[in-house]
Amino acid sequence: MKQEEALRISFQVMSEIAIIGHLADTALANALPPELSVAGFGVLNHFVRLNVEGESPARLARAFQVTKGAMTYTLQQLEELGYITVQPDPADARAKIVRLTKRGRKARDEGVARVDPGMKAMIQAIGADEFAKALPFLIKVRQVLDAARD
Amino acid sequence: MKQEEALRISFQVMSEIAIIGHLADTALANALPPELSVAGFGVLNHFVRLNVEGESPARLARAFQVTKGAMTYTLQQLEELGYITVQPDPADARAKIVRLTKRGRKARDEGVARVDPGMKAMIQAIGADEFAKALPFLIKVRQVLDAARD
DNA sequence: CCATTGTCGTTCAATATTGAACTATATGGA
DNA sequence: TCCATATAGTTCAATATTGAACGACAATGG
Repeated sequence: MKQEEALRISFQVMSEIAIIGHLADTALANALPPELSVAGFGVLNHFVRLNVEGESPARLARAFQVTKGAMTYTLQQLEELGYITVQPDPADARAKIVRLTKRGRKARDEGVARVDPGMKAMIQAIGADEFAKALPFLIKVRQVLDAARD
Repeated sequence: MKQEEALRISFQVMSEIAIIGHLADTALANALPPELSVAGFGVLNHFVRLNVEGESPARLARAFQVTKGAMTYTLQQLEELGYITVQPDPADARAKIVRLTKRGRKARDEGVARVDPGMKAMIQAIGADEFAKALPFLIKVRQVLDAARD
């Protein structure tokens, strides 16, 4: 493959990824109840997927690649909704510990239930094996981009 | 593949895509000169890639899947920078025609030159054929998501 | 040839995000 | 031990986006 063609195709790949990311974000925002943001849902989901009991805001900010300020904002909303608790860390007076509440767990499960149908429809239309085949490439791209981020 | 596993993998694929989109967006924003936003660069690039002479703001908004209000904002910036001209459409008194200026063309070329090295490094690290292989899947996902957007 | 309905572009408040500044606390050498 | 540097979390102005409302004009079907 010529260098020029490789560049063109790679640009298109990144462009498609950007568009898909945008469309998926919008679809997710519409699927969720209006009081729960995509960012908020991500945090709730994080606790369940990774089966974590408590996480600091700083660790959450790094996990989601957002600034600490953005995480403060998201956590304040989740706390107002009663989906998390935020308490001082007894082992580090600078830090806090975020925990999922029962209500938060329920909100996460309901969120997943709202998202599942759309996901299933997409799998139906495209094929589960296609997703499985694409995953390693996407992981590699993510890792390379992540490493390049100085 | 079990339904549950298919769901898990598909979620992970969408999650990786979202993260890559985010990382690429940040990298692009850093590569561009500060006065040129990612959205603005996208508009400039649109004219060159598709070799279009004039486009209406409404068509641009649809092409980039943003609201007309967002496009107004982006175009106002580009016009202030002297990268585009915005003139009334003689054939439709509601509409306007956006055109790329010489300076806009130059800014686009310089933008591409700033982005190319990072892109080439990624191709080097991952392999041009991997990008080519992934493209059809990504196009299909984008089309399905686009069609599902009511 | 109107009346209805649709499209074009703008404006505005609301939302989510960043980067930078700040305070408080921790940590690791000299 | 103390100092320098690093990290935790918050706050704030600035930016980019959405959705909704609006006024102007276009298109279409009776």
